[in-house]
Amino acid sequence: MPELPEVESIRRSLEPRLLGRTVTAATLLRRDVLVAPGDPFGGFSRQRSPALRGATPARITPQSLLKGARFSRLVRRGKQLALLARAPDAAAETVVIVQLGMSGQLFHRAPGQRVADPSHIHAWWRLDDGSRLLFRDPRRFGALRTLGSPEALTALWASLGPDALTITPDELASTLRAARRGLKTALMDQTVIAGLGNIYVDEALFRAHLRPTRRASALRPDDLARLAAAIRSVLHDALAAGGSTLRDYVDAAGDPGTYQLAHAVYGRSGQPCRSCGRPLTSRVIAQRTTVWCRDCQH
DNA sequence: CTGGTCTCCTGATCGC
DNA sequence: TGCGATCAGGAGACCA
Repeated sequence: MPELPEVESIRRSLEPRLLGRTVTAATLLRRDVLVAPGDPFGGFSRQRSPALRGATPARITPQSLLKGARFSRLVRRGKQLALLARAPDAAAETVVIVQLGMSGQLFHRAPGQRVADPSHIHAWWRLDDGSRLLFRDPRRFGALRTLGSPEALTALWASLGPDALTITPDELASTLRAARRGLKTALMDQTVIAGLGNIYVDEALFRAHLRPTRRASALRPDDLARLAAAIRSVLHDALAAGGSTLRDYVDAAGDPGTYQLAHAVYGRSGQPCRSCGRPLTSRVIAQRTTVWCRDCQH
């Protein structure tokens, strides 16, 4: 479901509700949503790895799920959101990383406030003001991961590319230089640039006037400059609109975004290009439906 | 390395 | 109204 603007909207709406609050109880309703340290995110490996199937995937302790700890920071890299909290006697903060996958939601409810649809809630936390933080994920492509320290988080995130919200032409140049594959494929790869998904790659490529099939390594400096600027501006616009709500995205307060109304290409195959009026083309690239304008993008 | 294909899972929508 | 096919905002594994 969520790409960078949606995850950042969740982070921002969650921050004032969580910071300074202490977790009084943590409940894990499905332990297979918890990824073991060192294992990758992704439903496939979680289901298929013999070591994980049917077994407890990690040492689940109250500490690892933040019980007794006070929220200190919420940080994001790409589409991953990390909740950091410190227990009274602990030297280091404990970390819970939330990966929302396609259908994941992370939201907060005031004391007594009902959850509209309580199905598929896999984990939840009670806070010291009586409010609740809930992780809901119908398709279960999302996951939670616990880490013992901020250093472990830094180490894990070292494998991600630069964050898309602040990407610079130089960063893009160095990360795409060796990529002989197509632009769409490269930009979807979180180790190349972190935060883009199917919607915002297509939107950014349209804004940069670049075809998704262009070789990533063949971009010239002016292409890279345009692309970096397009990525940042699309993400900022989306963030200002609270993200894109296609089906079930809501922020921590339960509010949907409106950026889907401004999409130039995503979901608009066959419809007129907002720039030249000719019908938009679509084709499956990198296993995802990709939409672009043959006339405006080169 | 690269792309293509398959997989995990649930639910909405569409054509018959 | 029911039913099967298809599609969906993600991402890892495997194969040629």
